[in-house]
Amino acid sequence: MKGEKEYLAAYNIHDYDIPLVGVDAVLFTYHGDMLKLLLVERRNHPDKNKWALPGGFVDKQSDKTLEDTVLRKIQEKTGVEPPYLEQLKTYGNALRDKRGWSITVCYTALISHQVCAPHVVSVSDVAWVAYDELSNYSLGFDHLEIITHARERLKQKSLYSVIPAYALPQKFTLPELQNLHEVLIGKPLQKKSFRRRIEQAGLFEDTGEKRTEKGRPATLYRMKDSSACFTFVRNLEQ
Amino acid sequence: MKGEKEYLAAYNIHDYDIPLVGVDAVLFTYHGDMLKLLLVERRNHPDKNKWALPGGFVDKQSDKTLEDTVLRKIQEKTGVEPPYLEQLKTYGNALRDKRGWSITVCYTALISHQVCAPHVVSVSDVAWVAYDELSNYSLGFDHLEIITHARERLKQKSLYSVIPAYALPQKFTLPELQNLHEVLIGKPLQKKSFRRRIEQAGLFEDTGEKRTEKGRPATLYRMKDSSACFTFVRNLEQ
DNA sequence: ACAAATAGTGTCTCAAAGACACTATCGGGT
DNA sequence: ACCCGATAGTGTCTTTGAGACACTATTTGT
Repeated sequence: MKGEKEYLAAYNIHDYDIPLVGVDAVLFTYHGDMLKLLLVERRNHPDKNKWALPGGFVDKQSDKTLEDTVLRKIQEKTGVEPPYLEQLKTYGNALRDKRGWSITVCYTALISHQVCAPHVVSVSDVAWVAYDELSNYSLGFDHLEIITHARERLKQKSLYSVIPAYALPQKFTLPELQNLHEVLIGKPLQKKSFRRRIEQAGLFEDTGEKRTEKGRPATLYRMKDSSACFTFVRNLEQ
Repeated sequence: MKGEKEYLAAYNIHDYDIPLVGVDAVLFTYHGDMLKLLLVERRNHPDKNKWALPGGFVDKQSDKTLEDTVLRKIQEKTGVEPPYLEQLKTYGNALRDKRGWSITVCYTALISHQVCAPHVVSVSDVAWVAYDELSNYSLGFDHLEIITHARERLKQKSLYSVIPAYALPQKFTLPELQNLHEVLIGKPLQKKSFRRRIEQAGLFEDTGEKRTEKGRPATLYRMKDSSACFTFVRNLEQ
């Protein structure tokens, strides 16, 4: 009967027939009154020349956790770390990748368009694609299914949280956030209801600044640290 | 420049340094007025003789999807398929397993105690453990963290859904379900509020049968198919 | 027959969302 | 200087659904 030490010394991962495993990120932003997401045009097989989510394989040397892997991949494409990153779901089956049994741990990330715009334009195979124009792109693997699921989850979150605010710049206005929520839910919202719940929960702080576009200037707010995890007890009407 | 066919022919997964990957299930049930979960005493290294979640590695031949893998593992220990299975989260990092970089795709499952009792008693290294008595067990890997997270998610679900009903037998009474919710939330609930929302949403159907223990007999209900995905717009008080 | 125990209801209160009209503050045109 | 269109932000009534809690209903045991 061997002890643990001997077992571990004799252990070789390549003795086992294990699936391929990677990560993918659905990185959303809000720009030009549209929900957009980052796509990458594949330069390699398989699904070469199709569009896909930013993602890749774990680097056992440089990555200590799965989050390290996603953040590294997102940084390669955008040049920055997103302020919001949450695990979405893991997809794993025998058919999703032509190379065989494969697993991808998927994340939803949110970022302001502005903060990563400079880097994104400098990378040739990367594009912000409006969610509503996805049908113009040929997507590789099962990435359309993943994107659809991420979109649905983000819609749900917009009903009971202010998490979508992470898709805006650090300083943002309430009408701007409300517009984003309306795009996510696909219906207009009552201004009063929307503002009331945010004010009562004390989620944002007034920066003291205003922004004028047309009409009365809007107050610029900043998120408080607590606001990411705050959930309202009652959902907005769908 | 190679085509996809040539690429795939030359592809060998063992050329890459990929992490170990498996699945684990937090299988809850409700029995004797307690929330319990299934633990397995490990017979092999690593973490030999410690308790762990039922789980294991993907079998690329027999499993077509990750769900197949979990269901197979749960069936090995309980003899049955749980009526509720949902992905919880994927844990992956360099340190959680002594064998090196490892990933586990975790699921939450619910089942009635009764339906798997016969098989569970026949398997020697498996036990239903009350959640509140977990501290008496030495758990392997990061399974305590996983269990804690699954417990928290189940509590949240009990605030806005009737998903905990899957931890009861097919036919169950409303007071029985309310007790389970109270255990999950850790607070007494208003009988009227609890029943009202279920009735208004039309989630259950009356079996016509009654069950008498002490006092007035309680109506036995059965879940409708739709009730798994139904969510109330408003949470119960925490 | 009556008490204890549990199931199930009636109804008032309260919190928070919906609806919508109102006021406030800016730029631009005259 | 003043008014107008546009957008920001508020007041307030209605509606929905949960909390509180007393009430009725149906069983068993004595």
